[in-house]
Amino acid sequence: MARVNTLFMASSRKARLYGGMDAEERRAERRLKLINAAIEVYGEVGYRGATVKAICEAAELTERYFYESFSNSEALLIAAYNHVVGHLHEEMTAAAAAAGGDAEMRLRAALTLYFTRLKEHPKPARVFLLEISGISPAVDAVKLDALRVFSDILVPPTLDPKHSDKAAAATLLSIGMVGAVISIALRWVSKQYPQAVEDVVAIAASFCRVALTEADRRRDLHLL
Amino acid sequence: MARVNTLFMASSRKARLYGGMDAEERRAERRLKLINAAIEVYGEVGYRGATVKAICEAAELTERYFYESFSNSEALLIAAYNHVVGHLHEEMTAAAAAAGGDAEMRLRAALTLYFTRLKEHPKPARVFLLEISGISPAVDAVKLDALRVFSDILVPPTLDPKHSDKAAAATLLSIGMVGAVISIALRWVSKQYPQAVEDVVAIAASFCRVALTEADRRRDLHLL
DNA sequence: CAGAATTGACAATCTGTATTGTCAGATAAC
DNA sequence: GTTATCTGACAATACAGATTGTCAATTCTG
Repeated sequence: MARVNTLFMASSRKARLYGGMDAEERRAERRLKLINAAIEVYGEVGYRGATVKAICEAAELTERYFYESFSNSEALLIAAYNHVVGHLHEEMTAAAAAAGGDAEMRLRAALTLYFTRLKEHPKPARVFLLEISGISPAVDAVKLDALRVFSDILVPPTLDPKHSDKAAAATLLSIGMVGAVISIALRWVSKQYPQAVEDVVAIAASFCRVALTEADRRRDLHLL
Repeated sequence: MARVNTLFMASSRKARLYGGMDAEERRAERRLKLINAAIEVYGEVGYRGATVKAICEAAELTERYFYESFSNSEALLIAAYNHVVGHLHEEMTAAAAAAGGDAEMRLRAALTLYFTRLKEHPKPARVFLLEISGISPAVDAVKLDALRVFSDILVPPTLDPKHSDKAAAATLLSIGMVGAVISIALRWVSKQYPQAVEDVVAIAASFCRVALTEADRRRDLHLL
């Protein structure tokens, strides 16, 4: 009934303002506060150690608002992950684009941005690298998709889906590459950044280069 | 008190036999049944979906025996993991040794064994690859150690701990390599083995080769 | 200011599983 | 056959955290 009323008001005129914001804006702000609080709390105690209560306290909101924006803890984790990953991928794409047309340069630019951000923001890094694994099939799917995007930024896919054999091999190469980069990142972050960004980038890049050159080699073999 | 009694009996004479086995043997057998049941159940519903009850049923034992052998679920997961990994590592080492002195041959032999076993035994594979991630710091530590062993089999460490800089870089290379191999394995397993073992091995090997050659290159640079 | 919408604090409930405890029946030793 | 030991089924307890519900205080509208 309150809901019907709200709908009616929304259709007729702006909802009542609170703190200068209408209902939608307030809701969006609370949602964002929860996401940021979640990143914070996950960074401290991990996803598994994070209770709804603790996140709400960190967000300075009560549980009621949690369920207003998310149907359960997992939904918030996914939102937080997408939040973190969205930014990162945008920036990496931009960095790669700014580096010009040379594949090697683009690769270095994207990796440099990646490792730089990981170092600047350890808590989101933790969400991105660690907390997202092994929660549930739904979460895994979200992660897999993000990794695909990540991979496509580092090594743009070479118009594949003709020979599904070749395509599948190329996919495994991408996956190996991303696996290598993520593992390196994980170690680097968890050991508190022992090497300089450029050194880690160099090591990570060598794995990416494999994916690039192997894919090329395999395609060339096919063309001959 | 029962414990004291057992100890005393063990020191004086063999404990009473049941089904032809003494107390120790029975305990060991139950422990093994629990481990095998756990691998089975983890393979079906995952570690997180596996209840103590379900595992005990699969093992045809009651909960009481669970706590006889393991202090909690996590302890069983670790035992199951070590059980799986122990075999695998032994076999890989043997395969590498049997392949002779050539690094490339040893590498291929070890990888071939690895992927062959993953294909033969999907459920242990799942424990090894998937279930072990993100449970707790204790479990992570066990996993990290296993990965180090895994890495050492694929690319034997080249007497490192002199220049800690070089050593750290070599470690990152190893980690990237293992990350790549595991990611590839994960994908391959979860897609139900679309490629032949030899094809996957070839792809995985290309990442291992990076680790080998990069490490060499870096060491040579240092020697000049 | 009056009245309605909105918010914050917190209590109450619900749920699921680990862990411990009880006890009757089965098994082996003598 | 008798007794001590061991086993299997299952009940009792413990517990933690998610989810829902209540209500008074606050903030806005007119």
